[in-house]
This record gives sequence, C-alpha cells and structure tokens, in this order.
Amino acid sequence: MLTIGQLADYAGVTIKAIRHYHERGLLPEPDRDSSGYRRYTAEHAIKLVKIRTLAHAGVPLARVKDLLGADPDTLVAAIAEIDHDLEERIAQLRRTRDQLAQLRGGDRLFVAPEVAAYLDDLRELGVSERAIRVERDGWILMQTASPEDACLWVTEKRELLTDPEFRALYLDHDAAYGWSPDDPRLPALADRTRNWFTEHPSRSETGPVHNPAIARLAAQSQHGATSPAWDRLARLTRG
Amino acid sequence: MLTIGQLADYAGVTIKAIRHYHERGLLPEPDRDSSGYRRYTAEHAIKLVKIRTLAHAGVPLARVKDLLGADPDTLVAAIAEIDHDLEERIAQLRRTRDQLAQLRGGDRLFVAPEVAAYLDDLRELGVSERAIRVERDGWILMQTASPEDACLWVTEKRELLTDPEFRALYLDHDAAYGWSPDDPRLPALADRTRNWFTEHPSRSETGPVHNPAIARLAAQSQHGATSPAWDRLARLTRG
DNA sequence: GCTTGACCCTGCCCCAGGGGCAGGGTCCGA
DNA sequence: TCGGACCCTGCCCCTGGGGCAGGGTCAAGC
Repeated sequence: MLTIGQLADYAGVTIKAIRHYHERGLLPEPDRDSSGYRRYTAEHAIKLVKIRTLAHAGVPLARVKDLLGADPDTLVAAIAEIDHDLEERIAQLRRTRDQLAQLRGGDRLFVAPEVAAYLDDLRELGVSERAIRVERDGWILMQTASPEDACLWVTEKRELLTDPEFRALYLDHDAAYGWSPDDPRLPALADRTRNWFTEHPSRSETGPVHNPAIARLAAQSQHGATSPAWDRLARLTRG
Repeated sequence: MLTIGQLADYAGVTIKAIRHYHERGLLPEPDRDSSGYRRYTAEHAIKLVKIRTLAHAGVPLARVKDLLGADPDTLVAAIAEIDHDLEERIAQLRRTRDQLAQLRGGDRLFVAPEVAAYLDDLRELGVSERAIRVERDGWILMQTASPEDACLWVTEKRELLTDPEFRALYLDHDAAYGWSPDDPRLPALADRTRNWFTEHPSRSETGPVHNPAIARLAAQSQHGATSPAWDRLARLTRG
C-alpha cells in the first residue's frame, strides 16, 4: 500500500507524471484511503515500471497504452522495433557528438584556406566584388555540406584559372551581368562559352563531385543572383 | 539565394523548424523577394547548421540563442559540457535498452520461482490469504527494484521458516491482525517477538540487503495493511 | 492561355511531460 | 499542539516543433 510519492520514488518518476498517466488512462486509478489519498498496490508498481521504461524509450503514450493491452506476441514484436529505434537514436547522438566537435573550431572553417586563396585569385584577376560574394557564399555552403568535395573542387577550379581563355570567359561573364539583355555582344559570348565547354567536357562542371546534390544546391544557390543579360546568355548558351 | 525549402534540405531541418527559430530570435529573418518569399544567404546556412547541431544535442533553444552570441571561450566550455551531457544520455539510453529487454520476459518474472516457493511454504503453514497477498506484493516490488537482493533475501526467509519458534511467531502475528487492541495476549506476544529478535540480531531484518532503500520501501509498502491490534503490538514491541 | 503540382505564406490548435501556483487537507514526530 | 512533509484538485504555461486550413506563387507542359 504505497502512497503516490513512494510509488514515484520507487519507479523513478515524478508524481506529476503518475497523475498524467492516470489522466491518459495508462495506469488505473487506485483505491483511495479514508482521507482521499491514492494507495497503490504492487500491480500498479510493475505496470508503472513498464510504462516508464517504454516512455523513456521514446514511445508515445498512446502507443504505450495500446502495448499494455496487447497480446505477448505483439508486445515482443513492438519491443524489438522500439529497441531497433533506440539503437539508431544512439548512433544519431554519436553523430551529433562528432558534429559538436567540429563546431568547436567551426568559425575557422568559415572559409577554408583553399577557398580563401581561390577568392584572392579572383580578386587579383579583377573580378567584381558582387561575383566574389556569390562565389564565397556558394563555397561556404559546399564546405559545410561536404568539406572534402569542396576542397577537391576548389583546387580544380584554381587550376582552371591558369587557362587564359577560361579567365577571359570568367571576366566577360562577370561584366555581362550588367549588360542589357539586347546587347549585341551576348551571342558571341554564348558561342565562346559553349565552345569552351565542348573542349573541356569532363572538367569542373561534371568533375569528380561525390555528391551530385551538392552541385545542384550550388547551382540553385546562385540562381537568385541573376540578371536579365545572364538569363538571355543562359538561353543562348543552351541553344 | 536559397528559398526556405532549399535551406531546410541543406541543413537537414524542417521548414517549420526554421520558422520556429525565426520566432525565437535564433536565426535572423532574411530579406523577402517580390512575392514575399524568404531568400537566404550562406551566412544563414552556416548559422542554421550551428543551431541544428546544438538543438539536436538537446540544448534548449534559449541557451542556443545565448551561445550564438557568446565569446569563443564561453562557447568552447559550453560545448564541452554539452558533450559530457550527451555521453551521459547515450549511457542512459543503453540502460533503457537493457530494461526493455527485461520487459520482454517481464510477465514471467511477475513472481520469481523462489518467491512462489516461499509463498507456498506460508500457505502450507496455514498463513492467512491476507498475509500472503501482502507478502506477495512486497516481494514483487523488491524483485522489480533489485532481483538479486530479493532472491537472496527470500532464500534466507525460507531458511528462517524452518525454525519452529519463528513459524509460531509468524502465525501468531498473523492471527493477531484481527484481535482487539486490548487483547490480553498482545503483551506476551510482544515479549516473545522482542526476545526472538535479540536472539537473532543479524538475520533477515538487518540481513545482507545491498540496498537499504529497498528494505525501507518493503516496510513502508506493508504499512497501510495494518490493524489496531498490530499498531498496539508494534508499540509494545518497540518498548 | 490554362492547368497542375510543387512550393511558399500566416495563423491556429495539438502533443508529452511536466513546472508553478492557488487553496486547502492530512499525517507524523517531537 | 505545532511544524514540516506530504497529499488533493484545478488551472495556466513552457518546449520544440507537427499538422492543418486557407490562400498566394511559380514553372512546366498542353
């Protein structure tokens, strides 16, 4: 004949939680003594331990209720599933720990040295600050998503910048941002761009990117930073 | 320039969560495009990854907010603490898994065989069903709290029952439950009880129980099942 | 031009497991 | 008999979102 406080201590649960389980119909209300206090039996205690264990495992109370009334086979199956779920949750927490460790030095990784060097290259080349900002944002995203891919990719891009034709193309694209969509120089630029890509088919744009989703993301992330001239240029380049 | 959906996919977070972080002031609201859609920059993305990592680690959002604005030293200290917390939580989940495994065969352990044998002994002795019910409930509680202690203790109690004087005392106490508190046989019974305990000082009542809290619990759990005669008997026995 | 599906907006209510408070009763030991 | 610990009900609040309603927006294909 336990009081609610004794039962709570026994099961390692708060008094509030026990009353909550009564309200939800998980644990039957026990008889009251002469002064209206709840007096619990051992049956309540073992049922409460069941409830607590399942609840601690993250099982929603509604499902706990079903499980308490289920036949043993169903229960065993459910427990196996819950256990599997717990295992996964532990793995997830471990991953979170790893990410937490990265966060410690996270600000340094704001822009990795390779990326900073690449941005410096662009600046030296005379690229506009607008373009540099867009590049930087894109690289930050890629770095956060997959530092290895980003590092590989940026190194390749720096090599690409040693090609005079690529440098010229880059600068012309940068300049074309502010042109009118009817500018007569656009078709020629589109031609040169297409030619360059046919001559360098497997590099950079379709390069050794492990995660294609990241490439898509990078493309999308720059999509908002477009202009009428660029839109026309894109159409011309595609054909 | 990411939309909210793209940002959510990137950070592995729901759109709802992002809006929630805006409401809580964790993540600044970005500018809107012409149709009122939020457009995010890379700064938002890296900040969101921080928030997500901390939130997944179970840090309350209010604290995440503080941490985002804190100096690096404070941040590093906080991360160490959070990491320690995570480690503990993983251990807790593992314990929950063990308990879950016990739950699988939990109904069989409703009354362990040793306890069942002890209850059978009592029944054979002629003990009342009322007393047997109280005993059973007590043992169930002890079993659930500490199966090893319960098993040790019940074995010792069975040995005790081979002592004729203890058997007689047990039966007399059982019978005394229904007596009037003024019954003249009570003082003599109290004397015999006290004598027995002084002659068997270290057994059973103060026996090899590893967890004293359990002994206290067992005593308390039977406390409600008392009677006027028992209350008087207890007073007499104590002196 | 029109439809269709995917995406976005705000606002509202819901959940578990309590915390806290009000306002009052009960029990137990000294 | 008094103080402190315990119990009762009932109420509203919090977190970290999920779900739904009701409506606007965008892009692709017909």
